[in-house]
Amino acid sequence: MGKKITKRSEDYSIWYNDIVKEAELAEHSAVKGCMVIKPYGFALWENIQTELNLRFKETGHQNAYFPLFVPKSFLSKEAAHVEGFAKECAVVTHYRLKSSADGKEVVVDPEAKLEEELIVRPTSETIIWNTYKNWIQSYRDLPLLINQWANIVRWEMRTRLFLRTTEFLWQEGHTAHASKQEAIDESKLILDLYADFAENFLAIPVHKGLKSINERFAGAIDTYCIEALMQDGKSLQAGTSHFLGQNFAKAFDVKFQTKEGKQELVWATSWGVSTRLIGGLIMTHSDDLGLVLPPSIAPIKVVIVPIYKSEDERVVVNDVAERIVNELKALKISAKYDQDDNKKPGWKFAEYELKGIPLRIGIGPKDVKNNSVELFRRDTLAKELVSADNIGEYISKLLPEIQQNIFNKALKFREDNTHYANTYDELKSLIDSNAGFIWANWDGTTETELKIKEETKATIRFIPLDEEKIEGKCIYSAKPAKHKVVFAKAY
RNA sequence: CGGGGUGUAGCGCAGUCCGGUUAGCGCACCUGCUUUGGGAGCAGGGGGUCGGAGGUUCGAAUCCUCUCACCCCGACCA
Repeated sequence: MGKKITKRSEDYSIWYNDIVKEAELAEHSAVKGCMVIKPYGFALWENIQTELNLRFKETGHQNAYFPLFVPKSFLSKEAAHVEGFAKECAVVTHYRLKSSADGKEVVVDPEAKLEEELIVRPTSETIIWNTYKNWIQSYRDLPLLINQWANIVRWEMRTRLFLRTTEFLWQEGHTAHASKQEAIDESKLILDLYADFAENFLAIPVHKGLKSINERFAGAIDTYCIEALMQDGKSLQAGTSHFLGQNFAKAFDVKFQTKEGKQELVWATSWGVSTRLIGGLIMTHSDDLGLVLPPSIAPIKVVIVPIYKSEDERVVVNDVAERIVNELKALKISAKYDQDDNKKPGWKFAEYELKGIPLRIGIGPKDVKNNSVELFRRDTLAKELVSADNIGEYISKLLPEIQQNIFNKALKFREDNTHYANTYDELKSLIDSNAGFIWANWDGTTETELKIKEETKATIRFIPLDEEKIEGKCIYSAKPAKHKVVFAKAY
């Protein structure tokens, strides 16, 4: 009975869709390629926002908001940038509708054509740098450290809930600096921030790295990324941070006066994470029973399910449950006490497992008699009877332990699914068997990268940052290797 | 854009090949009673332009033509 989740081993894609749907995170909307994020899914995004805002503000950034629409001419000011996005832009051409001749529907009013088309932002560099030109005059205005939370539209051919949708939510940071080094430092600071956030808040182990020229952001000098391994052996780019050099400063003529009175172009960065993180969260931790959430991000960390037969029993159980709820509330642990009498305990157990709630407390008459409660851990599926005394304290110690266990599990999975290829044949067979991250020597050329992509469908996910001198030959070209990099199929 | 699939109640489906009572089943929903330690039971009840348009026919969910939408797999993609 009830909801069923397709097993991962049966069909990983359908498993993912089942989780998103059955845990009520999101659903397909009436608009092709766009999703409705449901309250439980949006709660995850809100928690991501809260945590990132804290971290952004600690590092001196401020939030602001820029327009949804970008004049077409802005987008074309940076050549590489426009080329990268042109194929997936939604364009606004008119500003008015009118009734059709027969009065039965509305049609676009041909009289209301815009003089200049507006692009629905695929990213905001251009509109923001056009604005920064007015904000920056002197070195005293720098650094300028701005973030915005916004929706983005990229007209993708094929979409998947959270992982790639036509419209999605993200944050995009855009900073301006007086020196090259300062901008590079900023892009790396954010990279570290993202990695720490992914690992310690989302419990997703990530590699920090540099993207190859082929994979980097359109308009960037360097693109850094955090890259995570999903349970099906595919890699997910979970966040990016770009050193933009002076490309956008040149395109939008953003200069500042130095202490010495000279005019110089500013140096830029941009960086972002999106609702895609929720997809990564699902695919990193969840199992065949449903969603598994690390306590940090779980909107509800503890759910309390009362068990009773008679009204007398209900009252006795309720007393204990209320006491525990208050205890948890006092400790700022978000808890839900499910008093719904229309659902049986068994139903609730299954439902909250599906929704990934880290801890469940069951309280029945037997427990009241023994001054105990039944504590169920979603991550290990283990049940234990614990004393009802100081349960809040017990739980506040247990939650970080669960968080750590979930992270360790994901880390172990990544280690078990990381391999080294010494030959191209090895690489091919590892990729074919969805083996995960595969380290291999690469000669550093785009040509080689593209050949390998064409032949194996795997791409270079990142070049490690703290790389030592590489010896040996490229597994493809046999030329001297420039880097040891990670290959994988990617989302 | 290619290949595959699906549109019938809020959700999941049967019925379609071979046209024919009042379009059915499960879940969910409403009412009542009994239940409640792993997705409760019984009884009663409400809910449908069968994706849309045209056609064939005495009669269409079912046959024909056109069309729309969505999903999956590719191609594509920060």
